[in-house]
Amino acid sequence: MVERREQIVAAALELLEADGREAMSMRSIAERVGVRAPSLYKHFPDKAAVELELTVIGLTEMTEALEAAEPGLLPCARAYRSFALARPHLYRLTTANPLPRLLLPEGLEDRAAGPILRAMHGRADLARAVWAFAHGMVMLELDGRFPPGADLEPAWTAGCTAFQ
Amino acid sequence: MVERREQIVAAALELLEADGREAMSMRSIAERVGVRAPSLYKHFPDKAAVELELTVIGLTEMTEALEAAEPGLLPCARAYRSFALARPHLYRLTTANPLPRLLLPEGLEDRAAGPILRAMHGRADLARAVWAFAHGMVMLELDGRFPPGADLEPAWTAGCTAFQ
DNA sequence: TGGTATCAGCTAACACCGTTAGCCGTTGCG
DNA sequence: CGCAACGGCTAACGGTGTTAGCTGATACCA
Repeated sequence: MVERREQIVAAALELLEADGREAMSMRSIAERVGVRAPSLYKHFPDKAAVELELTVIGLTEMTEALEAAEPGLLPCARAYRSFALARPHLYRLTTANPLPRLLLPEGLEDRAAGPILRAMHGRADLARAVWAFAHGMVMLELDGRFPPGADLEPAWTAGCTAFQ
Repeated sequence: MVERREQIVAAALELLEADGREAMSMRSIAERVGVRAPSLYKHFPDKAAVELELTVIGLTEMTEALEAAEPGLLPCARAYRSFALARPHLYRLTTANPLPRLLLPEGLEDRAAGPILRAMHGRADLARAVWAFAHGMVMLELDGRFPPGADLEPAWTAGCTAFQ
């Protein structure tokens, strides 16, 4: 029998990825697990603690996706965008939120920063700028902020070219 | 006597800027106006309609801030960041949201895009990349995503230099 | 074996949210 | 005068996260 905690996290992740953050209520998570909402509080202190688990998952899997990319900025950027578009709700939860870094597994944040930092040859300021560029591109795309029908590929390559 | 509609929008804006989006409930808006929450629905069809007014205000004032900047990318970027840091909750509501562009005043979106587009000499792809860079920098900063104590000034200048 | 403490479920409830239904006094107009 | 529209109101609905308090089962220990 799988741990309840893991069942809860799995149910929350399914709901999040399927229908977004507001579909992931404590009651809907509980229902998916086959339990009533208050019982979740026997395993997690509050909803934020469940979301923290999802953040760790998102950060980890995103890091793996970036590490699996070919070296260089453009492949890294493509991997970044692919992950965000494939799992938009998880990406949002993972990145577009205050980061409770005190509660994160030791070293995860640094590891996540690694691929971009290496693509920029260890220059932290440039790496931050590139990270912001990628994050901004993804968020604006996910939020439907670019003009409808706009081809974003040229913007990505223009950005990557500028930073190289 | 000022229009009720304007009172409501003003109250909503005050609550938003003072304490963030979740402090801006229909009940708290109503209380500030001196009325009960259901009465708001005599003036707006729903909360989204109130938020739309705030989005228009935010977009307009941000556009004016950018237009007031010296020409060139770096001054434009500084103005962008200054606005976002000075009015973080309004910035969030205005930009980190699906944009109901059908309901926006005609031409506002294009006008908002103008300053950055001019700074990039009319090259749309580069302008989009720069916009994403600035938006990403601001969002990551507002969300406390950069390492605590990190000096972001070099990242901004590195980005602006790369795009110039 | 009996007693007890811990675990993990439950129901009921609280305070909040956006929103709707329906009532009512005031205002303005034909 | 009569009537309609406006803009308040209360009560309520279904949703949210969360807490209190009860209960049955399990595990451990004298």
